Amino acid sequence: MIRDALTQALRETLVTLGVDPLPESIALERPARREHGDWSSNVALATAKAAGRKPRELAGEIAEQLNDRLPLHVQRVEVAGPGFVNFLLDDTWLHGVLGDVVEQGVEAYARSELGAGRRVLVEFVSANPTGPVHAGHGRGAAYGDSLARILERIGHDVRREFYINDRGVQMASFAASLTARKHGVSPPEDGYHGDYITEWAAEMPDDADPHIWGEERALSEQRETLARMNVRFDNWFSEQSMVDSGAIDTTLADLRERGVVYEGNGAVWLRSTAFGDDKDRVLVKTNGEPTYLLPDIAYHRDKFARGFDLLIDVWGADHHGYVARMKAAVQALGHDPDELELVITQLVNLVKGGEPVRLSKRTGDIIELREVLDEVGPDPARLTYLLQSVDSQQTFDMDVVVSESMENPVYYVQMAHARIRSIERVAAEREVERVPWGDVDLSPLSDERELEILRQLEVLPETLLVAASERAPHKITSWVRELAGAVHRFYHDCPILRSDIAEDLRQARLWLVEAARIGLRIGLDLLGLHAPESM
RNA sequence: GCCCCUGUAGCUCAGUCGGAUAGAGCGACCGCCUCCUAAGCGGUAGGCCGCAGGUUCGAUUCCUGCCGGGGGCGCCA
Repeated sequence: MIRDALTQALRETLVTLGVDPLPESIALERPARREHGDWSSNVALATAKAAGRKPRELAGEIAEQLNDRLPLHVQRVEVAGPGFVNFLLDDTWLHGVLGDVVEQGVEAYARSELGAGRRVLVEFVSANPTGPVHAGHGRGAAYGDSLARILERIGHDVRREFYINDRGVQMASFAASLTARKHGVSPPEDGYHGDYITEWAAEMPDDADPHIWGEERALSEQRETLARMNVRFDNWFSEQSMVDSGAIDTTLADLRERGVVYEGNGAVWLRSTAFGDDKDRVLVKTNGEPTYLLPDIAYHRDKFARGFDLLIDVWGADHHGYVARMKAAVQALGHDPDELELVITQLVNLVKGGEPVRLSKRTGDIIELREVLDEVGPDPARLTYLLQSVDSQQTFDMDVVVSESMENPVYYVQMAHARIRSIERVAAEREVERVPWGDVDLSPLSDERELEILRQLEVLPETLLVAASERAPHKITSWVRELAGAVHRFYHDCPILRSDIAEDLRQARLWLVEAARIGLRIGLDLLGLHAPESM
């Protein structure tokens, strides 16, 4: 890696110059402006003070040393600004990047084993089985699934899980609402009033148990809708199953044994304040029923028992108030709080017809995810969800995504892939002879459009690491959009199959196209989007 | 009252471990199809990075306070 080579060269130079103390790490970054070189380091700025030197002077000495013995691929080293050391590289280093991409391919490029097989469970969506998933769930779905793909690519052993809250008051209310509609009457005041209840009630056989049938109906609906968006789960975990198996009782007994539980006011409490929570929490109510918290604890206890090293829960913003108690619960179970990560996705404000649409299931005033998929298509919906950080609220304007496709980046990105496939298709149709990879001469690649693609490809491995460690799939979105932009610009300015193009340039460009295809494909895969052959 | 997220171009948003003259798309305006897909490409205009302090060689980035927006603080789930 060029980066390591440059860092090493800088370190050796500092030693040679007798800089003391040496910095713990040497920063190397890609400057924002091209005239600042391909790589830049601020070592001189960072170390000058402690070493009792002037930054600009020190930088000058570093550059002089390096210019005397240039590292591989380095054309020259310059000093700029307050004391930056800038490296200008030969295009040959980017030709090396093309080689990495082509040789490693879609499967291997930017894949790593840094995760060391760490077992990670990502739990997301986990909508109540009392209705369809709505547009707000779509964000968590796209996020959780893409995060899982990203973590897998850096070598984690990832499982995706959906937790089914299939017992308790919500389910009872849901069943009662179905029954009411079945008999042609309105559901209870606090029941479910969506149109789908009426539709489902009509489908429900007379002898069906509304609880069991309703849950199945809701789950199959949810499963199908999520699958359309290319989101699938390895496991659907039932809350009721823990009641049946006695896991909830076992968990309570376990907590008692650990001495983190006490009785008070006729209820059973978790001493969560001992683990950083604001107040202690009730586990079993006065009426003998468990609160939602106890099954949740049992569920997480089960996750750990299954051998996962890290649990990532993706929750909506309306659940953020439970973060502290869940973290406390994990510690109460004897685990390190860092073994559970909670990602809170901020709200999605759906806009339709210029009006905000509320997402409350009970009022029936919702937009179902399937409606969104019907209107804008699964890929545009999914990319829209992945466009920005989940830390920010999102405005999802359906009209914009539907009517003005120019505003929809998914076409831009997928079109780049389709264009590349088109080049390859036409090349095949015209029976253009291809020089095998081992024999191709990449030196004709020197156009800024060509190099731009390679620079973007070069950045993927580290972009992937950042996206993974920050749990930020939207960084992959940004990366893919930039690569797509580079591809469009290249496509526009750099003809390949035209008769006036020199043969060696054509051959080199065809391999560049292959590298771009690989990069786009990897990016689209990480986002869970299709890579169309044509559009 | 307390906790979490957030405030960057007209709009929607990026901005890496703190770096140099803050970016993209859309919208606006002006150009480009004899061509491998014009769902594209090029250009112009557009900024008190919410405000005020602090930390330091350097702050959109880190810290504190204030202001605005959103969400949450149950023996509801």
